[in-house]
Amino acid sequence: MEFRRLKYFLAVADELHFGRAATRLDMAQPPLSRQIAALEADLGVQLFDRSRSQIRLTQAGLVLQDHARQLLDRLDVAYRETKLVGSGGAGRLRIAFVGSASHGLLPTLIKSYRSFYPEVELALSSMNNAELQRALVSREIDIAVARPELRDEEFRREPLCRERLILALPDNSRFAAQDQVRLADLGDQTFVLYPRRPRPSYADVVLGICEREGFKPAALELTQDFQSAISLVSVGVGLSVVPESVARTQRPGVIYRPYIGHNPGTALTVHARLDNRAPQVMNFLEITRKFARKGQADGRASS
Amino acid sequence: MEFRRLKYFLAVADELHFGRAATRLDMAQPPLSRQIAALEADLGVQLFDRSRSQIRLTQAGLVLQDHARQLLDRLDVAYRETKLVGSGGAGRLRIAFVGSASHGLLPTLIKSYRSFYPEVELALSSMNNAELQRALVSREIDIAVARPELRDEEFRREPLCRERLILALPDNSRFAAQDQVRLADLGDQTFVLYPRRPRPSYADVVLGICEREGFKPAALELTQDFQSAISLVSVGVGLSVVPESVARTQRPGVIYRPYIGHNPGTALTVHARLDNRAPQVMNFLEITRKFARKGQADGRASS
DNA sequence: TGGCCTGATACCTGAAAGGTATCGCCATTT
DNA sequence: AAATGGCGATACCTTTCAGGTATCAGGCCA
Repeated sequence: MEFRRLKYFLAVADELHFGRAATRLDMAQPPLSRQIAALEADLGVQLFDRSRSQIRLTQAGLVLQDHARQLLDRLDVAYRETKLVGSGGAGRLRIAFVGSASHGLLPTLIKSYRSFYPEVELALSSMNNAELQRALVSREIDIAVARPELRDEEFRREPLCRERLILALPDNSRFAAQDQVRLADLGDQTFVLYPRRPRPSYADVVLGICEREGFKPAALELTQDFQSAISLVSVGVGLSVVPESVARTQRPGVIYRPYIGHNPGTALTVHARLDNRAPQVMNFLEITRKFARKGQADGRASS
Repeated sequence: MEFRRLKYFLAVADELHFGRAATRLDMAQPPLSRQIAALEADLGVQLFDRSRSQIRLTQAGLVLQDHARQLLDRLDVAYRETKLVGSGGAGRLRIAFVGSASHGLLPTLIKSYRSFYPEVELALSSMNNAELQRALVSREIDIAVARPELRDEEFRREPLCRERLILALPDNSRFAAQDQVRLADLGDQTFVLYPRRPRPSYADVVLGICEREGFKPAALELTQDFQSAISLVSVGVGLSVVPESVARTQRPGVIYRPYIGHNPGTALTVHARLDNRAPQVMNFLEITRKFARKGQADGRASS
């Protein structure tokens, strides 16, 4: 049984006339008659009552007509849904990102993607860089937004934004009164850094900056992620060095200050597996590229 | 899109291996690969992720897999239901019969048909011969059980049973005490006969018998059908001449007596349109034939 | 009875599906 | 790093089957 036959059958059942049905199907009458005969032979069932000049559907024909209509409708639905998902207009996209990305451009990027593809279900989660890498490799996620970028030959990378580093201080810090703080003056402070594992990590980037400024922090507190680090800062455990965008979201007990000293900045990068050509992923990367260009332009304009 | 492709697709989706899927489908691998490729081209959608040695379904593939399974299942249902109805195992059969048939062999015949074909919905109705003829011609019914048989070249006929005529008397009749009644003695009685229209009808058959016995009923009461006639007998309006089988069902106010005199008997005949080859009809006629043979044999045995 | 309408049949052509052989890529092995 | 094996894709041929044209056959009407 093939869909074509069902279509032919429905045409004849509608017209109750082989000639007209053939015209409607844009074909000649003989092959249509043959297809219907084949369908009847296939089922071993009389579908049309040809005893008089006017053709009529038999009971079996009426039953098949019902089913055929439904089948063709459902085929159409299957077609359209598959195409929609296959073109990225629907489906699912699993995005994970570092905690420090939840304040800057990323939320806007995600909102933009959602406005373009509202039917795509987003599964968002937050991880540190090491977890991002593992999850992307094992295909638990489709997109990893990492800081700094993940070193893996299997990944496709799209830079999202680059930003300067600033200090996050407890509001009772003795540096809170200064508009700018010299990094070199912070040798006696406790630095709250992250992630603890695996090393080397972003923590080591900050320690490298300190070293370049000629000191080594008096004390170190290592947390697993950015969120915990800021929490510790807010309760006065120590200070931290964080991406500038974090300052956009104020938090009780924490104040942000630019610093004087080496500032290599930090970049947020969007990753996907090279072999993941899913349209949802490609579309997300496409929008990421647009955002990166726009962000860069904005950055230039404001600098 | 054709069902074959969906079947192929499901095999590959199940096996996630073209070679094994081809084996399962009892075909070579290259044409299978080509069919899947054609399906993907047709949809304009990637269904399998072939980037690694292990094949995987894409999101679109998963969506199509769901739909394809349902479509094939529903096709199977459509197939089976159509075949069932087409073979007479289900569907609908519209039977109409003369009122006087509701007491004899017909109910048993119908019960027997129902036991063989319990899924066939029966639409039963009662009509007089003239209505039966009209309804059968206009295809409002499939089967007409008439008495006597309908004269129409377009009908197929199966004799169901032949029976003697007996008298139906009010229980207060002066003939009620007799075991047998001479028909010729009934000249002064009111005869309740049916149907009133169209004439000549069964009423005229009875009048013919009277004439042959040398009398003409003193009074005549014509009703439209057998049921009304018996009702009039039960309230003492007059007597009637009815098929023997009617006596099997007793009714208050009515007693039945064989009569002495000309008794041409009466036959119940099952009719269907010659051009109605519906399996439900053919099966009913088949069972009717069996019943007629059996009824005839029974009749011989008991005579 | 002849003409017409309509579906069925005969026969041919072309498109498409299936088969065999083989290629090319990747992954594993030594 | 080259060899090997597994697997899907491609090339090319064969076969099958759907579609087209011409024509037949039966029912209906004049």
